[in-house]
Amino acid sequence: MSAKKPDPYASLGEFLRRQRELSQLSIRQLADLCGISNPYLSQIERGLRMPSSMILQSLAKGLKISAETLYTQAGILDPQETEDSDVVKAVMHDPQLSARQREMLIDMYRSFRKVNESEESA
Amino acid sequence: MSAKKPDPYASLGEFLRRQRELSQLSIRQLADLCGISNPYLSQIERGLRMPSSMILQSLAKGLKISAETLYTQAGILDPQETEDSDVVKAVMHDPQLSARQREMLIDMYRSFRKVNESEESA
DNA sequence: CTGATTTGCTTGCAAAAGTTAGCGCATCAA
DNA sequence: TTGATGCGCTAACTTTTGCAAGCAAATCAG
Repeated sequence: MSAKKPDPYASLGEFLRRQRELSQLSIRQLADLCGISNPYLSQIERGLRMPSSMILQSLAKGLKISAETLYTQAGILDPQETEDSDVVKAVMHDPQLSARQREMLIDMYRSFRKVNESEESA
Repeated sequence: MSAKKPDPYASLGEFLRRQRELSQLSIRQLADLCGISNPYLSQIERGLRMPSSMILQSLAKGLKISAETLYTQAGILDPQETEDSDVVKAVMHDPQLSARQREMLIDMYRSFRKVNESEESA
């Protein structure tokens, strides 16, 4: 059945609720702080709704958490993206390259790494 | 009055369109690639709709760009939080590459940038 | 010219996000 | 007890997202 956690709704909600309780805030307090309605926050925490990017952003601000962490928790941002090398990250972040060009650079980089690896053991 | 661009809709749309054209993809091609409808992508690019986190994520995958960059462009994520790292610098600092490999990657990167530059003005 | 294909866009609709009003329960004061 | 206040949740509603169908213009084949 569920090997991992394929449901971003639930895991994000649980995470948010834990964070809120850790901050000693009631649902209404946090909702006011974020400029959203309290029933809606309740629904988010229970996994009944998936908040938009804007709402997530204000929740991050309200809870003083990095937005990236929230996105990762929501299963929206790739966690392994942080495990990539600096080169891959830099290429991925460069908005001036086309998709194909990024792909080529990354492929090239990875093949270099691979070659070096096998040469090391030789 | 408008010092910067307070409208995430527009700036994200423009950015997406530039990226797509740089990738030589039609609206329908990219839409298919991302598993979203083509009219919807059209509306996003023209700033008429704000895509959800999930859609943004698949767009990032389709354009092979980091989701963080997209969020930053959308004015959703803090720019300094994702500060574009220099590809060249990252390559230069990678200890796992040979000098020759670094050279090749950097040359490749620079030629890509050059090509894109002349294509923009065309 | 005719038909087929690809381009981006408009229109209407279903579904989901997000809000306001209000319920039931608990706590504390008077 | 009575009333006021805070808690989280439900119900009903409005707004926005996202899609299927389809249109007009451009390109190319026959």
